Amino acid sequence: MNPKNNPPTMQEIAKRLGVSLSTVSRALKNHPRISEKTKQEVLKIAKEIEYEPNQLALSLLNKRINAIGVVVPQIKYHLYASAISGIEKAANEAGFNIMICQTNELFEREVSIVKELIASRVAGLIVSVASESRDFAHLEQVLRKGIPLVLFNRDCEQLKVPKVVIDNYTAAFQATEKLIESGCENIAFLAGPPQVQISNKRLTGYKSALRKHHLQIDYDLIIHCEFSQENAANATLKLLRSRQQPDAILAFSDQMAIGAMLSVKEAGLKIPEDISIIGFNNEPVDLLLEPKLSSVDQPGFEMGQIATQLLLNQLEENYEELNPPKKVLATKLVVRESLRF
Amino acid sequence: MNPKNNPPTMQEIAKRLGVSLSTVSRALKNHPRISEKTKQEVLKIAKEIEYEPNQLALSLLNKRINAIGVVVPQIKYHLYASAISGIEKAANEAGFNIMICQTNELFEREVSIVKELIASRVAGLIVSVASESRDFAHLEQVLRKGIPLVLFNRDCEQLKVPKVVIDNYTAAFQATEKLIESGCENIAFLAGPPQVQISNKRLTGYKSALRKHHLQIDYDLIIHCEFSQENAANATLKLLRSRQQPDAILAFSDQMAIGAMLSVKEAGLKIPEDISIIGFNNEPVDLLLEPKLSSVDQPGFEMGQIATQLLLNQLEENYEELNPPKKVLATKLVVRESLRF
DNA sequence: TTTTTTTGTGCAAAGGATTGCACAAATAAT
DNA sequence: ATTATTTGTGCAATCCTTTGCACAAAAAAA
Repeated sequence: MNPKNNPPTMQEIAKRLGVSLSTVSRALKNHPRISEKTKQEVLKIAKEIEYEPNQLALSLLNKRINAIGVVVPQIKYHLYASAISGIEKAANEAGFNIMICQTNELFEREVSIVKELIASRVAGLIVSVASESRDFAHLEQVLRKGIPLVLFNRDCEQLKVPKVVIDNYTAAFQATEKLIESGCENIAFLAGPPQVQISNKRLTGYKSALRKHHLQIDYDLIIHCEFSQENAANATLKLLRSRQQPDAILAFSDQMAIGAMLSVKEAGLKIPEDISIIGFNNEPVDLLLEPKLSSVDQPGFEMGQIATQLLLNQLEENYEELNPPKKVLATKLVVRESLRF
Repeated sequence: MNPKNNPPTMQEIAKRLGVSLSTVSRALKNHPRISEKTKQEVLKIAKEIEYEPNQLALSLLNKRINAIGVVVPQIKYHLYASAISGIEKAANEAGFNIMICQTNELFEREVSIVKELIASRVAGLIVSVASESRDFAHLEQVLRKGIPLVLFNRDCEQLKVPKVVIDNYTAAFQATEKLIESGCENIAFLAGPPQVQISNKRLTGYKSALRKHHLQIDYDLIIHCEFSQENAANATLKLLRSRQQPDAILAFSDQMAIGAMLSVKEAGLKIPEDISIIGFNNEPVDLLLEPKLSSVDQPGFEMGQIATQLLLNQLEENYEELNPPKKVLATKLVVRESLRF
């Protein structure tokens, strides 16, 4: 009716009906002490003027908004897109909205985003830290303020909070073992930057598998590089020129595996005949590559759901967890054409 | 200091210093009437107790939060991921946060998301409607309430609001013409659902190009199907069995083009020798396909930035646009191996 | 010295909704 | 008829911050 006007308030209803604010409030909440007649009248006018409760005012009362802050490196990574869907589902079911923010792997950005979210009084935070981040004062402050926090995917050992991660050690162990069983002997590992914990966990799993099968660990075959496809492609070129040419590559991510594939093909080598390749993340694109890329599937959606659950637990009245839980989710190696049998 | 406590307020500072609330407020905002001494003291305590202004209270005063609601079908679509980055950048520069929500192409979800965002009192909405949506009462309500709204990518003619779209007609026209110039004569169009306006615009462009070059429009070669890869693959199978086998396919999206590629290969046909293929969106995956997929590149990031700008304009004091602007962005056909020369 | 101006603070309302407490009217119990 | 209970509403404080107005003290001008 009144375009460009202020949104209708309960005041409005109260005035029209000649009752008090409290009565309107109670009528809308179906309070038992309010007469049926009054309730009907209030509801009628509310509908008439398209009244919607002002969440802002409610939030001020509750001292927090009805939303969970989600901080991820990049939403375009398949894993995060899935995780966000999982978070969204679980959060909505519990009546929460989510505020998604991306750090683009930048530490500065992460700090300011977290500050912003705190200032907006989100009910809690679900975070996967930027690869750049090494100082976690901003997250410690979140804890100090008593704001529920859950970390997922990327762990961060100094922070004592609930976490959901995948079993990176076992995942890499199994993938490596699979390569060994299929006859590979010189398995390269294309790792992420050396400060990234999940990369290091995988590296450990990789080494353990080699040891278990009495294979030499050749440090020329372990290469650290930034996450991009391009960096991986360059690193692979180096690998192919190394003293002992690899007959398999285990890459930290599918993006890196793809980079590796490109370089391998460019060098005139055949996948998987000359070199087998396994990636991580099981991105949809894997199915479209030639050969189809084998990959470690991570339960992103589930990870998001669980992370949310852990956060919701903290929001419970009587929560008092002394030893925050750390859920470790299992992965599944998806074998495709890039693997020789 | 006080873990699990309520966040510190200005009250706290005022009490400690024995001054009034207003003085604290003014000191923090560097009001000229406050003495330098008082300012220093206030600032000192503020830092000490880690005071952060409560955005909620501010928002209540301003009658809106410091955030823009962004509603998209799915964040995992490359176009939307880029657009979101563009929106985020522009919004942050203007001091706004963004709240991203995905509809998963569901009408119901879209309606409830929009309701939620309105109730949260976002400063404005940037929306790309779900493919399912045909009724736009929820968006009309946004307008009626005087909340700034911008539509992007997916147009919706009955809504008189600022829009940013790409020139779908010309994009399809040029792509079709390119196919014709490279010698194709039976060009199929793999369209989206018939109610989707941008699909229809592209269809019109496709037809115009055929007409311009005096080619017959063969309605057996125009197929409507849902957006998924699988549906496109099935539709393509049908196409390949049709009376007049196509020698080129223009697909509504890269996902659909990929579906088509799979079916074409499965049928034992060669791309581009037997059939040329062009998609839309220029997704990163295009480069990884064999053959590399040609595609119409859409300026997603830019689209997001412009959409945000149009929204910010509406937030200006004296905004009074009678004829809401519609920005039409140009696309660029990226020619790759899937196209014969 | 008296009047005017400047400087530094405080009071109180506003923004929208919730809720414990109080109170009157209606109903039930004695 | 009197007391006890139930039922329906309203008052006012609360959440946190901003800001126009008022007012006293200090400084400047007359």
